[in-house]
Amino acid sequence: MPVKQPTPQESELDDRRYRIRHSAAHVLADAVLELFPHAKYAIGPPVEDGFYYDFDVPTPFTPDDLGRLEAVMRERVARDLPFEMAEVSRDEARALFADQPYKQDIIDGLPEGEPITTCRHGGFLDLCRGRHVESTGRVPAFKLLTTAGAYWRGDERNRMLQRVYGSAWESEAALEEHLRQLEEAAQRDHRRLGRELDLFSTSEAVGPGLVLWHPKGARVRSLMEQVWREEHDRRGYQPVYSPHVGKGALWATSGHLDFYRESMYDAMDVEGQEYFAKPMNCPFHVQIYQSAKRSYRELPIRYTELGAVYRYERSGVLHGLLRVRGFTQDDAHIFCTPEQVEDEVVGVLDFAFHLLRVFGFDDYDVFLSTRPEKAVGDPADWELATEALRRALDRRHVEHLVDEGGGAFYGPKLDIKVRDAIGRSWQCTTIQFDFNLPQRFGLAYDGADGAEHRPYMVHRALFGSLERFFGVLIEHYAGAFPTWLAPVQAVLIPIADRHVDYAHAVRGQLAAAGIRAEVDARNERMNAKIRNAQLAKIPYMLVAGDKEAQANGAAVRLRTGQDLGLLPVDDVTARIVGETARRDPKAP
RNA sequence: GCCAUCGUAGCUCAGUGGCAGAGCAGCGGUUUCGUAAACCGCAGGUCGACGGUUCGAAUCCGUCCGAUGGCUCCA
Repeated sequence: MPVKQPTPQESELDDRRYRIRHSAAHVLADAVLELFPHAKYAIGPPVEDGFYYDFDVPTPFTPDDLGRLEAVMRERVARDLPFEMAEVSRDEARALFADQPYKQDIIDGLPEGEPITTCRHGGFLDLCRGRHVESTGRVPAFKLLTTAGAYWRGDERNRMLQRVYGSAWESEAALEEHLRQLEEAAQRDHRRLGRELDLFSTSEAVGPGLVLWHPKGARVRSLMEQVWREEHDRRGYQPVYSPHVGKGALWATSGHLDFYRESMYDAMDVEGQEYFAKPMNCPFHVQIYQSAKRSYRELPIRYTELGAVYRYERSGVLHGLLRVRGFTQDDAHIFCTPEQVEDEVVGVLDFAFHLLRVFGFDDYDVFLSTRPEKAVGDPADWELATEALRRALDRRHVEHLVDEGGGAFYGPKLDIKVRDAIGRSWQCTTIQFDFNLPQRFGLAYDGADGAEHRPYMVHRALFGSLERFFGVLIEHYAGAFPTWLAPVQAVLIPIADRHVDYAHAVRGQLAAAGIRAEVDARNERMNAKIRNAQLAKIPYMLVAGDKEAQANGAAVRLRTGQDLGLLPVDDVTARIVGETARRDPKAP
């Protein structure tokens, strides 16, 4: 079973970083207590790339406080104080942290019979299960980054604490590298590129989390949709369309009003009937399934739709294209027999990997999520479905991680997270079994035995949502889309006014071959036009002057800076058409 | 929603109680140029909105809207 494991080297470094970050958190709490003696300290674990610590303080930390805290931390590190663990009894622990309510809360939660340990360095004592470096001097490189509010134990009914985030590494070089990566990530932030490249926007007048696709972004989207449609046609899916709203009774039957109401917008009144904007497409697809009596001979039925859904998201969680209130799912629902389930899942997996590869993603993390505590459906069905997912992964030799109990209440699922060009992970594809809807709607098909059977229903999205996938795609390519996806594939750059007519003629030739090309006829020098095209990340710059007009060609400069020299227009056309036709994810 | 920070021209930003500014973008003109920014000029503002304090508010206070980083959740 190819379940992912870290390599020994990875885990050794991970362990060292864990210790450094955990230790850094202790030093931070020490510093906070030094500067804010009345602070109550709560919890401070290591996290990816760093650490945090939560405090209950009368007034939130200011950005200035970070500098002062960091100074105290550096002083502690310079003193190289040893970390000393000690085991204490429950009563001793209570006494040691008598004036620390959060520590008392943690002690209450510790299981009886397990040893309680503390860790001391200098004058600072913390309740702690351990794993530190030997002494404060062994925290080689750290930096405090931000402060943020965080609820005690992550529950918003609890008091909000003040969290300080920091980053800590085994060397200054590693810290520098991490900070450089943050800078790199900021450079390719899709919100920034969306504005700079004129791809999309949101408008205060429209409302937060509602995306406006500008012509250039919409061009990319329509290419995404085109590939998506072609592939679905090829793989036996049937496109369907469904409305954006449906009656309350439908959402009552589906269970959305019971389980999903907080994510749905309030009802609108239509002639005394309640209608709701759809947060999912499933009930509509189920209705199409139910519009006729189904036979086992028809199965599997695969309905697919680019369905716009609306979900209420709390204002604080909205984020560019990655978390919005209205989005388009590349949805599909597969209705099939139990015998067909495994092949269907394999088919979806193959499809997902193919599609992701077309868009330049070659690196994935796959997660299998199994039955949670609270679940609907027959446990035997869960077992069969989970096994089908597992066997599908095995058949395709896909390494994966298992999230025990991480499935939805209505079925087990399989998620694919893609890794982008700078190693960040994004959830896109999801394949989910649904035992809830077939039951609620009483779905059935007639089997070979003449009896009615309940079909299996698989819900899946490959991109996830077009908005999110576009956001990830922008960041993956840093806005420099490959030729086939570039909103503008080539720009004609006439050197002087007398070359403008020729440039238009060439543009016409390119357009005739289906190439998206523009002419930069502004009264600017060639240098300015090249700079402009470069910043717009246009793959091909075709300079047209006297020589080029003479030869019916263009001097070709690539976005990469490479100069291909004077080429006949036919050659340039063939090259761009070729890259486009084979959807080369790396060209130019 | 909660905590923090922020909101000045299309964009990036200066202005901290006394006449709203710069660069880029835009528009007009000059220039006709060989691989990352020619030159001159013009125009562009409810300083996020509303209310308050003040002789006077972009600036101080309050409420709201929006953005950013977190908390929780997720396509």
